[in-house]
Parts: sequence; structure tokens; C-alpha cells
Amino acid sequence: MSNYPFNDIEKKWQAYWDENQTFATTEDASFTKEQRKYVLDMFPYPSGAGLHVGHPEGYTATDIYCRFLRMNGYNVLHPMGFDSFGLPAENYAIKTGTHPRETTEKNIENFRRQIKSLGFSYDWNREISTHSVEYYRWTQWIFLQLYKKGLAYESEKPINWCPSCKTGLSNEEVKDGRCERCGTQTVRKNIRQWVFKITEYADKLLEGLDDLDWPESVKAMQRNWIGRSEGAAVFFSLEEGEEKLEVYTTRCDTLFGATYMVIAPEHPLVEQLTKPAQKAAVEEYLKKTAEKSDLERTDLAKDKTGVFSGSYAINPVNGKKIPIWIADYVLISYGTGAIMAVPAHDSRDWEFAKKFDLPITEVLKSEVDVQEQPWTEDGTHVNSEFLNDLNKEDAIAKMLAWLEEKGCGHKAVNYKLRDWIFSRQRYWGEPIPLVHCDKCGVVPVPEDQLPIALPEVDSYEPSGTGESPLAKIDSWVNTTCPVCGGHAKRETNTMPQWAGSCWYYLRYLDPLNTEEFVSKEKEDYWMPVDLYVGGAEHAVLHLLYARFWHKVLFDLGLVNTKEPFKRLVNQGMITSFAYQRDDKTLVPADEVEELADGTCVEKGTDNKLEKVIAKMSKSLKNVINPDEIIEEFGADSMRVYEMFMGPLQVSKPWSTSGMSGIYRFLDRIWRLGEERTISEEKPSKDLLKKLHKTIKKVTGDTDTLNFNTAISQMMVLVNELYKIDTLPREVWEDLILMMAPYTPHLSEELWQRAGHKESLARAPWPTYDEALTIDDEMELVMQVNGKLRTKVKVARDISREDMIETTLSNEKILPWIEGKTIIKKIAVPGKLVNIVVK
RNA sequence: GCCGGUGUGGUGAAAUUGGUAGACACGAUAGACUCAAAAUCUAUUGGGGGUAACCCUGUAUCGGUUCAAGUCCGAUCACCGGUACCA
Repeated sequence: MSNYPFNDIEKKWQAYWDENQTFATTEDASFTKEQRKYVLDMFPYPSGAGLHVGHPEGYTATDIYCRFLRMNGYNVLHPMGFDSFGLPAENYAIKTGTHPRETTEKNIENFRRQIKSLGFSYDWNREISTHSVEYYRWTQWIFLQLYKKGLAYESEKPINWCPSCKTGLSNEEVKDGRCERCGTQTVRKNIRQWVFKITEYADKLLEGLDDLDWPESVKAMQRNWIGRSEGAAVFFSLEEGEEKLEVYTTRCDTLFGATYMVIAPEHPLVEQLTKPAQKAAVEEYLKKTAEKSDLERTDLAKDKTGVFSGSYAINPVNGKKIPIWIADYVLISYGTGAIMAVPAHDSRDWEFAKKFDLPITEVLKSEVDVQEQPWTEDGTHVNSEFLNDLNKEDAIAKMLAWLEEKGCGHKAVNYKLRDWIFSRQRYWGEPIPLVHCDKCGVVPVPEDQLPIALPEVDSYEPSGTGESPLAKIDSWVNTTCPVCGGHAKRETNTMPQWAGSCWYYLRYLDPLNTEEFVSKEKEDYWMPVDLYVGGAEHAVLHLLYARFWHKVLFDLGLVNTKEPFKRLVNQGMITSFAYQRDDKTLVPADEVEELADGTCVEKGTDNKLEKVIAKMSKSLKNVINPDEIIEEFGADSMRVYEMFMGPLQVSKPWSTSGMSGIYRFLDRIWRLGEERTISEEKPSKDLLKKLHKTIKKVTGDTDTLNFNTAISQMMVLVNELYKIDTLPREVWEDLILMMAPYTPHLSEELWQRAGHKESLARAPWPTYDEALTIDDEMELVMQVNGKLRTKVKVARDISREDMIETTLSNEKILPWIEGKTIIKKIAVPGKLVNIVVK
């Protein structure tokens, strides 16, 4: 039995790289700008569960790419760190009293050990953790820059409140009306919050996407999230009073069809517009909607509710008096919180109009009776005076001009993107560096007084009133105003987890700098990030927030690039197989028996189970633990297997038998070195050609991150080596070098055994001779009417005429064309001949 | 509903500009080695038909373009991800 000693080898080389600082990176000026590459992984949150097999997937991909780049003469920056502020550690602290720092640092240690055990070529000297004071000092500093630029403001607007976490959540953190973290149904609550004006950067964030080498899907998601729309602001005068009611509409051309108006229950004019006769009904309605959670409000979407205010507005185009209603299908947070309703051509307005018996006026030529159903497609204008017979585009232009001329409207732009609620009522986060002075109001903490360190607390429990646990520490809260020296209180809100990850890629460049968040020179040397790899779950939030901060830093002249991440790749999820009964319920993996014929049954029964793909989960017992895999097969096998499973970008199911196939492959390489002596003889021409074809394919595929096909090509070469008795040095060493990014430990060991003293980490990547990748002979495919009939070996440089000639005289072809008329003869050089007959 | 993506053997998957569908691997079957097993090695392996040479068929479904379609175009279905009263 020849088990290759991966355990010894992997330990040995990890220690070697550590001792020799093999992957320490410096800003060496002799590398040109093109020869510097910044390859970044999304850093992990160090959870108590340890590394998941999904983490090493992206990390292995970037590691292979970095090792490949180094061997090709690049100066590569490849850092790793930890996104170490976060709720789980704090929730654990609430339960057990353990300081989140203690939990977090213990988890970091475990993560670091696990990551190191995979042999990644990180420059560990640059490791950062977002919870360390040295790091968050600069997070606070950046906050102050945003604050001073006027991008942060306090707001009492209703926010999503999680009664379980006792904290405010941003819209993004609420999924289906439930807290993303704990699943509790959220309610709306007014809390004083710090908010970032990310909407001010909406256009810049939108335009910046165009030049990025990112997956189209991610760009689409961000565009959709920003949700820019062009339309018009229209002012409706009221029947009584001087006040105007402003609405936003993308279809101002349908203004003649606006038969009523709706304002959101939270609209500031609600009270003023409510007539005494309607007062009781309106109050009742406001009470009901306020009690509804966001979930209920969207859940009840099908059944429109609302109440008449008693007031009327005047439609500016025709002077008609139209009623103003209050309804919660209009959202206060989008546009102006008020709409003009055009029931004939909007299905929401139509439903509402039908329910409350409001008039419906057709203004776009419809193919249906708008009294029976809404017409939401295009149509030429009717019943619209000066817009009649115009199409949508022209009518909008004409109406806009009319509105501007009359002074009752203008062109307007709106976004779905909302401002970013940036405070949390939590302990385990960066304190926001502001103080509230009785006299001076909100005052930023002077930069030389940073960091504002987290104080020790007795209890991590949120105060329940909405304030963070920090509010309970009088000695910390009470301070003096930096401006007037009088009494002041510290801001007790902390920052959300996104804060640290908004700029960590910059801190890696200069992690020990105590004077600046990053030095200009280092930023200039490395930025932007050439390749950023991580999970698709961060497609919108993290990537949008980080881009926002970066753009602000750019506008402040603090960084030189407009966009932080030039190229983005999302790795697919690693899923697992699950076993499903006929009734669609799932059976835990340890209660499943796989029979010889491939079918699966529930243990001890004859119940046939269907193999389906599912996320790894504890309850299905199909979670794979990287530690166990490394112990059984070694880190190199794990790395290669994760890359061999399929393309990096797609999700794919883990299979332990596939894993052992890769182990077998590495073992075969090891045995080549063990069982055969290296020969200095020139390899045969055939083998040499196989080698050069392999170098070509592996070089190309590694460069484009198509690792699965690169690996299969190296398998082909290894299979080839098993067919001969010798081990030609030229082929063997090139194989070792090509394998090096994939199996760094095994390759280093074999390289040393082949007689080399130095690590191969920066050994030159094998080169190929194009001439040797082309065969002298080719297989000529002969087709008749597009159907393959036979294949014949011919010289590669055969002429078109000869190709056709040999085909027409081929004995296998003759029967197919005999007695038929040849209509066409097609010859594709190097490929095939197709004879078309009738 | 809207936006984005994916559908190829028993399984994971390959397949330049349209040009031999299924590389490579798993699993399975048979054989060699072994007292036996494991490991290893060799062979076969999309489906159907035929003793065989070989033939037919096949990339979610239907249709189209083309000498030639997994690849291009149109429609449909299924699944996955995002989003959802955004006026």
C-alpha cells in the first residue's frame, strides 16, 4: 500500500514558508504597474462553527491564481483578515456573559489555524481584524470624514425594529418582514438613527458599474437596487388653501386620466387634509396601518385598503376636482409619498378604484374595456386634449414642457435606493465618534482623540428602550465637549458590521501605519484590487457600501481610484446531496444506504429515495468539515478537489467519492516520483507534444480561472507518463511546476527531491513551443449530408482539394454518394469535409 | 409579476469563431495480482438494434436559420438566485 505521506509533507512546507517568509510582500519599485497584482478574498466572519467547505473554494481559487502569477514574475499582494465585529459573538455574550472579544479572538485563532492548514500563500504580516482598536480607530476616522462632508445625518424616521435583537435594522437586513439574523418578525418603530446619504452618490454608483469587469448579474442587481427612474414632479393645488400636493410620476402623459390622488398614511399633510366628517375614520385607519408590520403590509397587498380624507385637489391639466385618499399601498419612503392615480392604466390604482368606486378614465387607446380591467400596455393618447394621437415618448415630452411652462411641474429623477441607516443599538461594534453637547449640539470627536475605544460593560443586554448597552455606562457616556469644554454625552450607537468591511482592502496595504489609514504611496502602488473573489450573497450590500465609501474617499482626494474592485468573481455555493422520500420530505444522510445499482434507500426499509441537491445543513447531516477532509486526504487533495468539481462560478454538490478520486490522482503523481528514477534523456516526440499541449492548456486555463479543465489536462499528462517506463526530467519538472499552484506542498516536496534547493514559489512557469502543440497528422472527419461517416488520418497540411479528393474516393464514403448527385463539397481545413448529395 | 442565471450519460462535468457531443473524473461491470480482502493495474461503459462490419438515435420541449446547431434565432417548460404595491 502506497499512501503518500501528505501529512508530513504539508506540515514541513507550511513551516518552511513561515520561517522563510516566502510570501511576505513588499512595495518593490522595480516591478512595473502592470507587474503588480492585488488579489483579494472576501474576509470571513469568524463564527464559532469554524471554516465551512465553502470558504476554501474561493480561497483556493485566488491562491492558485496568486501562485501562478508569482511564477510568472508578478509582485502579488494576497492578504487575509477577519470581519470580526458581529452579532453572534454579542448574542453569545448576552447568554453566557463571556466578553465578545474573548469569543471572537478564540474563533479567529481557530479560523487562522484552519486557513493555514490549507497552505494558502497569504502574507500573514498584513493580517487585520476589524474589531481591533488599531483597526477601528481608522474606521472611526473615515466616519468622521463622511460626517464632515455632510453625508451623515440624524433621523427619527420609522425604522425596522427587531423586538428580539432589540435593535434597528436597515431595509436590507429585513427578509420577508423578518430579521435577517434571528428570523423574528420586525415592527416599525421610531428611533434616533445615524443615516448616510448614500442616495447622493446614486448616480455615481450607477455610472461606475459600466466599466467594471463584474458578472452581469451582479451589475444588474446593483442597478436594480439603485432603481433610478426618470419622470416628473407634478404639483396639484388643493381645493382649499395655498398648499400644493407634490407627486412623482413616470407617466405624466397620463395626467388627463388622473381621477383621484392617494397619500401615504405617514404623509405630513394627512392631518391638514382630513375634514372633520372623516376624522374618526381616518384616525381609525392610521391606527390600523401603524400596527401592521411591514410583512402584513405587503402580505395584504392583494386587498387594497384606504380611506377618503374629505379633501380635493385640482388636476392642473383640466381643472377637475379630484378626491384625495389615504392608503397604505402608497409608500412614504418612495418619491414624495403621494401619487396621482390613473386607474385605467395602472393595475394597483385600478384595483383601488374598483374597490372604492372611483371613476376610471381611459387616456391610452386600449384593447380592453378599462372599466373591466386595466390596460397597462402602450397605446396612443385619447381623451387628452393636446396629447391626443401622440405616442408615449412624444406625449411625455409635450406634457413636461406644458407643466414647466405653467409652473406646475418639472422633470424629476427618483431612486429606489434609500439612505443607509448606519447605527446599531449594540455593544459589539465601532463606537460612533461623536458627542452631544448641551450647548454646541452634535460635535465630532477631534481626530487626535481617536480611537474611541469600547468600554468594558457589565451586561451586554440591549437597554430595551432602543439604546445600546453603552448608554448604561455613565463614566463613559459623560464627557466634555471638545468645542466649549462643557458637559456632553457620547453617542452610544455603534456602527453596523458593514463598516469594517467597507475599507479593509485599503488597510491591508499598510496595516501598521499609525499616522494614516493608508499611505498615499502604498495605495498608489497597489490599487485597485485586480481580482476580488467571494460569495454572491454580497452582490448588493457589501459591494455597494464599499463602493460608496471608496467614492467618497476618492472625492476627498484620499484614494486615487474611482472604483475599488476592478474585477469581481462570485464563486458558486458548495452544496450537498440530500435524499428525498416520495412525499418530498428529506432523510438525514446517515440514515441512507446507497445500493450497488446506484439507487438509495432509507436504512432498514425498502423506501426508495431520490438524490437531490440541497444546501448543507446540520439537520440533514450532510455538512462537510474541512478539518476532517484534510486529515483524511490532505490539504492538496482538498484544494484540487474543490477546483475539479466544476467551474468556480457555479454551485456544485460535494461528493466524497469524487474527493477520493483526486486523492488517487495525487497519489499517482507521488508514486511516479517514488517508483521511477528521473532520466536525463530527451522525451519521445509524442510525449514532448503532450507536454507542450498540456503547458499551453494549463497556462491558459489557470490564467482564466478555468481550473477544472486545467486539472483534467494534467491528469491526461500523468496518464501518459504511466504508459512509459522512464521519467524524463524535462516532463517531470514541468509537471511539478504546473501542479505547484494547485498542490503546493506536494510540488515543493517533489521539486526538492528532484534536486532543487530553493522553493519553487517563484520558479519560472513552464513555457511551451507553439510548434510542438500542433500535430503533424490530423483526423479528417468525413461527412455526407452533415452526418459523420468515417475518420481518416491525414497530414495536417493537406490541401482543400486533397481533402475532398480523399473523401470522395474513400471506400466508406462511396456507398453513401453512389448514384446521387453531389450538390456541394465543403472542406474546413484542419477539421472536416462534408459532401452534400441528393 | 419583473430582473438575472441554469437545463448535456447512472453522477460531477468537457466541448475556440457554429465543424467528430460526452474529454477528465466518480460510480458500475469484467479481468489480473492476492489464501482472501483492501490497494493497485488492465479493459468496457449515453440509449436502442445487430453474431459482426455497422446502423439508428441522442445536449429540457417545440419550431426556425445553415452544407453543418449543445452552440445562433423565436416560442414554451422546469429549476436556482435577486426583487417586489418603487407610482
